[in-house]
Amino acid sequence: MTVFDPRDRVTLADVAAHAGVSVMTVSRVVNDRPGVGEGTRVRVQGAIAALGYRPNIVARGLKARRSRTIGLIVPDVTNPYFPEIVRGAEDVAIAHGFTLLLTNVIEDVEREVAALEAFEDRRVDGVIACSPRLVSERLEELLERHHAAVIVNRRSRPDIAGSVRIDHEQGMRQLIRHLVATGCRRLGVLAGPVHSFAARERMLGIDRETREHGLDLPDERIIVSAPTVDGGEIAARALIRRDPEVDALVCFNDLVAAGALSALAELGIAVPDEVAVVGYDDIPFARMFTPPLTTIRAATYDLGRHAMTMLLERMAGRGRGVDIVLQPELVVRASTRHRLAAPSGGVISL
Amino acid sequence: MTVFDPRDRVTLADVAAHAGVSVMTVSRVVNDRPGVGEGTRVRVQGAIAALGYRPNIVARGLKARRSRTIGLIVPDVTNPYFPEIVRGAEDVAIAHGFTLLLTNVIEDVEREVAALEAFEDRRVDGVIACSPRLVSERLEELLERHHAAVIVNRRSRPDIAGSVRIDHEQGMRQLIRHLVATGCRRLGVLAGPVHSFAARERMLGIDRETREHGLDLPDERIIVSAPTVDGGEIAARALIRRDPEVDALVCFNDLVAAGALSALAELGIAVPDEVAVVGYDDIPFARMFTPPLTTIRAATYDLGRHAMTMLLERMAGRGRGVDIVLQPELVVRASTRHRLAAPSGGVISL
DNA sequence: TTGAAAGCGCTAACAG
DNA sequence: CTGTTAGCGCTTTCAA
Repeated sequence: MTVFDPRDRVTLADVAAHAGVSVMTVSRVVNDRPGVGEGTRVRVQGAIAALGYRPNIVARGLKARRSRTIGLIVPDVTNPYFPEIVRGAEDVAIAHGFTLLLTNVIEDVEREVAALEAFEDRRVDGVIACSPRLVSERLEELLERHHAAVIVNRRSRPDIAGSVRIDHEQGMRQLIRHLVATGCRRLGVLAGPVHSFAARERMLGIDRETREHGLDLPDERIIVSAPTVDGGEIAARALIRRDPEVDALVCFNDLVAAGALSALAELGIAVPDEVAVVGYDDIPFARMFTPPLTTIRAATYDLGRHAMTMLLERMAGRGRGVDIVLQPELVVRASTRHRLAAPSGGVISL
Repeated sequence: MTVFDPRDRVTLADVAAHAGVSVMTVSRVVNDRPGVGEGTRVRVQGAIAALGYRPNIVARGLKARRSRTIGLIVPDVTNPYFPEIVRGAEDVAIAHGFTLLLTNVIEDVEREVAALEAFEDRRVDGVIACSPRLVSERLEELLERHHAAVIVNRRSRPDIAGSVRIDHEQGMRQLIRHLVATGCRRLGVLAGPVHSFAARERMLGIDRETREHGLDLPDERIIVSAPTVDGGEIAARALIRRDPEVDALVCFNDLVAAGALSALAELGIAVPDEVAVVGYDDIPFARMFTPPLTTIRAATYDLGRHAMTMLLERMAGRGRGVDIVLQPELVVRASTRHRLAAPSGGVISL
């Protein structure tokens, strides 16, 4: 067996020589274009198979200015919320013959910029940015350089990018209503990243809903937490130290809530009897926590599907100005007390 | 403000014209190569900044035959075990100026083939395949077409790919020893994908260790499970139906164990008093389960780091024939009973 | 139906 | 130190 050197691949010219035709004819066959005689087509296909030819996407992209590649940015694959979105986006992309370039920016704004630039350099056909942390101005400047873009979980200027998002203010309001209905009055908040649009929207929901219930929510009971289990653990300890009387922890997301549950367990504080805990996202593991977590569920997989579908539309020059907003639902589990008052429309789940 | 059309990007020629030099000089400046006068260099840099020039990686790749891109395949980003590996690999890749092309093959052999071919078409500089499900022959055939390759969690022919893996047989043996030491005798096994190398190695560990303890493990007490929470739930129910007397469930991984815990909870079977449950991988959520899961921990992040480091070595033509095998450790939590006999070296954790 | 020529944006090799 | 020439593998354009 001869050694296969990947450096010298089979090219169109090789196939053409083998089949005794010109490169153009082979190109036509490869791309299923008309204008090739049936006999010739069969002969060329034989040569392609015999030599194991595969088109060089790089070369094709240089000329055709399309790479059939889409760039997808997520803040952190390690947060189970995002892989769901990836799956949704991926399924649609693959069904349309596109390849995904997935980049994980570990909640780092600099890496977000680097990723967007790397996509640009690679001439991807479009980009989807999930929960970007970049300030809008800089983000739009970078997205504008792309053929098409969609932002997930954030509003955007429709001429620059489409937007697919969840109504986080409403989600948070449902959570607060539920806490109030189950008797919580002295809420503590483990807020998310300052530059997160979702975090600001959720905070808005908390503010408005607590205000409507006449509850007091002083700044001392709001702590910024890294959006991770460790972040939640640290923030929960800090908050309990500041105010041992809180009767509920409202967490930015389920990871933060997981950290809070750990901290409370170690501090010997009973959940939900002494302190209720609520998360956000309903990651697949939220129902496995100790105790299972009350949280907000959105159709995450669909979020990814919608985003990719919208991107493909925009790449085709259609669908500008169409935004998608999904409504989330409350999922009540054991990390909050049973309802004292009458239910108000939330879904009760395992 | 004029409309920016991403279709006509700034090229080397534009910069050259702007700076009044040749494209070659600009190329030298862009690539930080010597042979450019200081004055010229400054002038060119000014032009680059003024025009917002970014090199076209596609064109560069066509000529240079290097894309500074690495393909990474994981079976399922939705399984928290894999994102940890991705993070490790990614950190090393970025530190060396490479971009990752991450593809998720959803445990589908066909998509595994498609991903490997897509990487080939895109002329990536190297590939890492995590826990591939493809049969070795076909896998090697595909990997051979790449400049360099590394397989994670599976042995491979050193001339074709490097290998970074965990000693799963030993890991499983530790788990079985622990179960036996805590009084379990009638084990049930929720085995993983038939084509998974890791699954076979783990099964080997179970076989050998139970045999050494003189335990009986008939085929009826071994069920193949999809490597997911749902798969584990279904498989656990099936196993309990077949043999209600089992006193331990040995699960392929932590997701399967999560499903088993759910099933047992719904069936009203107490864990660990009636049935002990063990997982494998120690995903970050395993300690949050109800009850917290006894499992096997490996340095997953390091696995990714080692894999990428090894790949970069192989891309440079070095390090052939070096394999890395990591030893995993036992993590005992509440899903198994307390030790009845004397401890045998495992790590006791929260 | 088929093919020849030109060029996408870049870099290697060589010349000045 | 700087520039010219050629060509990576493909597709677009136009001619046969």
